[in-house]
Amino acid sequence: MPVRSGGKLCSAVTAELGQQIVTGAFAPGDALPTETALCEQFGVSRTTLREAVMRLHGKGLLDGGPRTGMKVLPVLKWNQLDGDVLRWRAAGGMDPEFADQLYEVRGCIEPQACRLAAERASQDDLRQIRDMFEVLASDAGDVVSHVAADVAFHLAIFAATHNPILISLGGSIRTGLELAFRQSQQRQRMSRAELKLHGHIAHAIEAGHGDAAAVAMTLLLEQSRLALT
Amino acid sequence: MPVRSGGKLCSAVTAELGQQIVTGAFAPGDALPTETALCEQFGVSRTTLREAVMRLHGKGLLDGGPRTGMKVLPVLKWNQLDGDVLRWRAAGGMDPEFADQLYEVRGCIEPQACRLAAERASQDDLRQIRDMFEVLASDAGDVVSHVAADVAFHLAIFAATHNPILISLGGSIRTGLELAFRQSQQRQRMSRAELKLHGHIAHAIEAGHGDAAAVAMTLLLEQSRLALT
DNA sequence: GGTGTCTCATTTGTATGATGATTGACGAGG
DNA sequence: CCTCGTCAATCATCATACAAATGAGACACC
Repeated sequence: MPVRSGGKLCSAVTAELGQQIVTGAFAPGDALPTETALCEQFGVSRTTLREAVMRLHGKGLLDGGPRTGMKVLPVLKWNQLDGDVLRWRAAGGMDPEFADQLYEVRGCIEPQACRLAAERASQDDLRQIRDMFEVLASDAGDVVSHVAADVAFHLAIFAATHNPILISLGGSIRTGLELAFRQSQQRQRMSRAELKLHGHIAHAIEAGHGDAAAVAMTLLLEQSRLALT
Repeated sequence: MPVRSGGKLCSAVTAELGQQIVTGAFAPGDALPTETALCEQFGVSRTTLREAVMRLHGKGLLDGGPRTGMKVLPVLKWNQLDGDVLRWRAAGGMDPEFADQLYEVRGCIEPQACRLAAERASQDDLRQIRDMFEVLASDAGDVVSHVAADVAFHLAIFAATHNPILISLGGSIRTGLELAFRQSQQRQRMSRAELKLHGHIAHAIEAGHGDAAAVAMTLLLEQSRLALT
């Protein structure tokens, strides 16, 4: 009877419900409808619904006990840096406030990541960064692959820090941004200034000049954030 | 017939299995035992086990499809900054490598958070920071409450940034650290140098001197990391 | 009338069994 | 040796049942 749309009903329900929550369909502190009600709404069994709810619980979006139902936790308790949460929040148009917050966090982390990368990058790391920069510099490819190269450039810097926590963090951030870029389509082409800064960063890291790389990254983020408006 | 230990069997299984995974009981890339095997091992039903597995899936620890079983994802895919993941990894003795990584991430974020806090802290935020410092300065209370005040001090700085993503991030990091401190018991009392630095930070933020606060925070983290060895 | 307690209905937590879907493995045939 | 089809193991989902917890209202007592 249920809509057998493929082998990932649970994931679909998780995404749908999760997006509803992070986009504010339920106010923090509010209780979700009862399980049976949600089952009807999504057309799935209680088992599947509860598995979806548990995933959201694991992301810090929900909590609750027997009889009281699941309540939406305050925004500050969410795992804001969970890739899914970022994605859901970015999907459907990222509001400027959220974009600012995200850029602010990047501004905290990525310059420091440049410093660490300049100290520790292996030859492989450096090659990866250089390669991605060259893809960016060469005007080849469509917009999508251009954005992908931009993402890969920043991820390569995170990778060069050799710090798993930072790498994981970078992955989450960039995942959200990539979607935002693609969705808002406000990424025609990287400006010449941005491209230059990418080059500065790559060279500074290669030369082991962490401070210079950090400064360039800070400038790049400011530039990029302005271009998004 | 299973052990009815209360209303949170699912949470218990999640914690147990999650800790086994993050502490390396299963190598990344390995497949977990089959659901039925795990059910027997934990003495729970498939329903409960699957709910636990779904929570871990939501944290990026597992993935897999039908027939292949759930496989442990590579460490870099984990949500390293998820509060639970940090807690599980810190529990049972934090290895020095992980501690270094965590301090490195803090070193990236907290000084910048100080800068933002110095710009934006409200009177309430400042009072909170000041209060926590005074609790630290007064030698009252046992070690546990002293650690709690330390945690609260740093969290108050994050709160003063008024950036929800940073606040969430700070919460995760500090959660892991608190547990590590308490478990390892290597936190007899804050050294005079550390206490002084806390004071510097509080005053610099209050005076709006973001740079000074950031420098003091950087020093504090170095100091604190050394004291942990 | 106000207040504490008790019962009960509702909702979540957990268990069980069944069925369909998916995919790795193995063997037949080229 | 390689390709392909069949098979069986395992996951995904569903339906159902019972236990446990808790909020709400009934009820007794002060």
